[in-house]
Amino acid sequence: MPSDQTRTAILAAAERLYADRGFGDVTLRDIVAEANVNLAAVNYHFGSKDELIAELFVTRSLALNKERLRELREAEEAGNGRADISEVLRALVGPTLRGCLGPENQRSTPARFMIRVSIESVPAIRRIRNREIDHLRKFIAAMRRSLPDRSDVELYWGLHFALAMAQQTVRDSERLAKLSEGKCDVDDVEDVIDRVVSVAVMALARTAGEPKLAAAAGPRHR
Amino acid sequence: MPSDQTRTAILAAAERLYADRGFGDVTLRDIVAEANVNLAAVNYHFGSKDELIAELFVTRSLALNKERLRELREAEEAGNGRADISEVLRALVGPTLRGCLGPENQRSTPARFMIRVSIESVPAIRRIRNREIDHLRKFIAAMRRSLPDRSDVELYWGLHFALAMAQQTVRDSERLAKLSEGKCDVDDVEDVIDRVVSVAVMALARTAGEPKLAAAAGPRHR
DNA sequence: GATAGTTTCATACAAACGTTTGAAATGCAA
DNA sequence: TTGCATTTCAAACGTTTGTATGAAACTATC
Repeated sequence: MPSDQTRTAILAAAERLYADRGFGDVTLRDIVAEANVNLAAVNYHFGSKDELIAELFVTRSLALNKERLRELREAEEAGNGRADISEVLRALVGPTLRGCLGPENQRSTPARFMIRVSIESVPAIRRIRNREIDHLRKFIAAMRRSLPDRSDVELYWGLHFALAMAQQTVRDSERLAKLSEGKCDVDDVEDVIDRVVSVAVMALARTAGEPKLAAAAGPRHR
Repeated sequence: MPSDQTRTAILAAAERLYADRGFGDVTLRDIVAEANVNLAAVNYHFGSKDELIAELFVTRSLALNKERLRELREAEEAGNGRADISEVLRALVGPTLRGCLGPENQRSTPARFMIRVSIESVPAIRRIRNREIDHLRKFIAAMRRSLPDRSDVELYWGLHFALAMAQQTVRDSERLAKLSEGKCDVDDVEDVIDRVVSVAVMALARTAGEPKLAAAAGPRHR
């Protein structure tokens, strides 16, 4: 029976340091110092530094995906198998935003870690990211149930834009706050979620047969 | 009169390598080998590796911003000082998307470099990014001229979401293509621009006095 | 064509990094 | 206690990194 004590100490210390200082600035020596373990412990327990990062990311991703699916299932059960599209999208972007936004001093370590992930994107993590697609397909399926007359292409774009707005808000919340001189309150998480969801819903609400997008009525350059 | 020959050779080689392999994998030695110059040349001409990266990024950013403002001015002049909101947003996201999307084998080196910038985000670049705010304010001003009855908060969010969709499409075009199994054609740049602009316009088109967003009509969790 | 300033070059430096090693320590079963 | 497997530890290894040095080569001016 492995003791796991050192393992978990390393994981906790690494997550804390990565969350605080980013991936580029944290060395193995920083981590083992923070965890009060020997330098060789990381390679002994995880194999390599990259595998340690990967384990951290996978753990947090699984938790995020699980929460998303939980909220999706809850919404669909309440609607007897078909949730309103806004509920589907809310289940998609809500957990991310709730986890990563909000008053800075109240953010948990996992939340700050995931913010780092979305900002810095190291190779070890980027490789894993591709597995996310299967997870997103479940939301495409739910969106299809919610909007059966929308074409798949529109659903894909809608999901893509919803994620884009959520992700970029996490990543650039500071710039938005600075640009708006504080007038955009990114700490009001539920308001942000409402905004993202409502815009995404509008993106999906275009009538299917419409020739082109409203904005395309203007002249197109080139 | 400095010859500048070595300088430009380094810049070109560095941009090519960064575009191809990313910031993390390219060393000074790779760059000088590609440029056929001596190792010390980078520090002699640029001071440090970070300053080389910064110069590359600043050059490309200025070109992008210039093109954005050119398109904005063109649109406003055509409308006697007030451009349609879709034209303003098109000037904002068009240059980015036109520069970074399109068939992969047709992408220029600067385009691929800017894609790397948006994906990897090294500290040397992140520090410079903050100066972008002044540039964005010019677009806020144009949006205000176009939609004088919208509150500033709404304009900020609209600009933020427009940039978010454009940026994330550049960054994650591969995932969208894979998720949609090619059904979303990210190589049709003008179509992508139309989509981003039209969604952003809808986000801004909500009547000002409306109590809350449509999506918020549903139950709010927590 | 000597001189001063600029640019190139080979080489070295010093630091930092992730990883490895082999012995010591510890835990556990017989 | 003996024996075996797991875990810890200090130390070192071998690269790789960006940068610095100082002499050589080049360029242009007088």
